[in-house]
Amino acid sequence: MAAPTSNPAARRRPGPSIGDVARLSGVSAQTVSRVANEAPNVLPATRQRVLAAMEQLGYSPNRAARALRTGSFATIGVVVHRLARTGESSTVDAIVEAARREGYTVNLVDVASPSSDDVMAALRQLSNQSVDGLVIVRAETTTPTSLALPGRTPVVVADSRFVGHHPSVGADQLAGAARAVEHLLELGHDTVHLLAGPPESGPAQLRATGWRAALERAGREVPSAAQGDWSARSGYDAGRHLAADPAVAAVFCANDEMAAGLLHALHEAGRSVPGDVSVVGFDDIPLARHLWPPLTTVRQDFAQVGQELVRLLVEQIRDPAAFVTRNVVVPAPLIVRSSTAPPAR
Amino acid sequence: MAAPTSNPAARRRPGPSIGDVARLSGVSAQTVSRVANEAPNVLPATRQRVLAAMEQLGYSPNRAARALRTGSFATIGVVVHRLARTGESSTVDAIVEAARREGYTVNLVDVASPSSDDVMAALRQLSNQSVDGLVIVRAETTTPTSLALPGRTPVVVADSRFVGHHPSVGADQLAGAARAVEHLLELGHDTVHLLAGPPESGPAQLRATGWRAALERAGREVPSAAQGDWSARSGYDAGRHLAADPAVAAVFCANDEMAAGLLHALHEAGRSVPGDVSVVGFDDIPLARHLWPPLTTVRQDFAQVGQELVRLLVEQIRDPAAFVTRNVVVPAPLIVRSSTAPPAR
DNA sequence: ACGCTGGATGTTCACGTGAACATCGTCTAT
DNA sequence: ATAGACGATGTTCACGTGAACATCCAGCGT
Repeated sequence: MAAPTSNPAARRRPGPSIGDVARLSGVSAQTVSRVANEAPNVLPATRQRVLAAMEQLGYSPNRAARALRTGSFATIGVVVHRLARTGESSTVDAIVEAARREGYTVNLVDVASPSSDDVMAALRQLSNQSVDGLVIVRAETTTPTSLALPGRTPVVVADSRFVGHHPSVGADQLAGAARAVEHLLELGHDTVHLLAGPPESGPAQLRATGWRAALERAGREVPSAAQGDWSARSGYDAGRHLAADPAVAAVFCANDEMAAGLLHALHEAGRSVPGDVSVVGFDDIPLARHLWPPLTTVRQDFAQVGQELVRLLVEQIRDPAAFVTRNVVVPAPLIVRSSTAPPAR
Repeated sequence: MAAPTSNPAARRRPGPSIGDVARLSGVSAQTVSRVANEAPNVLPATRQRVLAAMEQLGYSPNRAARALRTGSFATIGVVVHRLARTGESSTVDAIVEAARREGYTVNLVDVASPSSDDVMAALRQLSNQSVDGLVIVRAETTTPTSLALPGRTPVVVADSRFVGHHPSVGADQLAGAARAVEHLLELGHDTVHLLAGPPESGPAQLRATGWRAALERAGREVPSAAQGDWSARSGYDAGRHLAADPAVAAVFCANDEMAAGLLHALHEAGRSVPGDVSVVGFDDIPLARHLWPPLTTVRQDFAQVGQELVRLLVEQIRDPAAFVTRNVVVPAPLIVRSSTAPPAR
């Protein structure tokens, strides 16, 4: 890794400082600072003069100096793994938007793997003094112990397994998965197969648990689960086996992309959906309703998750003393479309 | 918008400073600074002692102070509109990754609209001193004049219409679109209909131009274009009209999501794909190959675009003197799958 | 007329760092 | 043995800002 700060060519892009503005407008630097920070006690005439000078010079406050002085960067760090996925990017989108409304800028870090080590390294990168708070979008560590954070930095996590350690926000995975299974059972299916997410993923575990619980509550057989890695490709691969198995008549997929892959495999095998096989997804990505057939799925409101994350985090930043570990669960309703139907007789 | 910096409760999270480390390890602050910056001339024994002290204190350099001193934040600003879209998030993902490798952190700003005003406001937010350079992921302004940037901040744009103004990187939209049309023509179609993107979008315009040019080169009739807004929903809506028109036998969609919506409408209308209608998309999103039928499409390599953007930007940051306005075009190959076939007789 | 009050404005200072320059000690060439 | 050189380390200073405190002035009550 290069050390950009040590590059001589990159130095000094001075730009006007508060002092330049002060000189031009004939006031002290402090008064300029007051104008910049919208302090109440500045004479309107003075304020105008200063604003004019700022405009003329193209002044904008030096964020580094300000951060050094105040100890706050007005910045939120966001740690994410695989930003390109629908859920992740939607969540981050909402975070950025909500943060902006609160006056914060967002610093984004992508971790190569969701392991504890990588996340910790990322946190160190954003560590102390460079960020007022941290949002961890999905920390799929297998050991959700409390994250050892530098200097009591406020944190929120989009992963409900951190309950009790850090405030968190997440969709109601358990209930959502159960609802999907119940829907298929209500249609008359004897049991429901699972196309699971990667075993080390927290949300994948939760969805599998919800699936199993619903089946057991109904006194049904719990078939062994097929394994995917969230990608459509893996759904297609697993789907080819599922499609070849005549016992498979209803499948709950741990996300919509794998469901799309499964639909692909099913079509290819000539099994009709929902005639021969019913399929339910999870997430309700924008494309879900335009798959063929339109996919019945469990909706995750990523935008709301993002908003809540920022709300919780800002609360914590504003008043670290009143810190309470809270857990917000946003509902995950079932959206019934056309990929589910009663079993063929 | 709140003013986070003025919040008294958020103040002072001191953490150890370079001075504390110096005291503990019995050297001067400057030597600690040298160790932190991996300067060559520090005795190994001294270095060890300092590193131990850093470890013990949990020291990490104050980025604000460093930025103030050096004039560089080691940060790249990224301006994006609609991060949740596939192309955008993939590009940003690659940017973040490439930036990290170069030792830069990424500051993300989402603009509410791609208009000039909003982009300019975002730029001001990231302005001077808070960012070493800027990546504008898609500036869909209708007037791609040179962006008036604060203090000669290096910029790169993922939009080829800025050629001559700012360095840019973009997929070869024109050639890609033309290739898609030629493919359909080669299959024997008389003409190709267009399901266009929003008229104010640069890439949408480019794709439409490529489509028209290919048709004209082949001496074919240029049908009027259907209009979408990039969303699958809009593709579905437009698709219902297209599906009802028996003259429509081949459609080039300006992106894959609209193509998915079109497929949906076509299935619903009972028109077979590719039997009755051939469909080509643009982007090659991960789901494209798992739509039904698997979608023939033009691939945009977003990851490469992201990488190139960072490369160009870092080049510029490192040596602003050698600034050259360059334009990188990454190829956009046609990926033939199963949604295209010769016309029914 | 005079002192007092309170708001507007100015002055001083420290935040943590790294560049420039100063110093110190050791090793080498004569 | 001594000057000179060079590498390791220390000292000083300024980067731009905002908090704390100081000052100044107008308007008020007596």
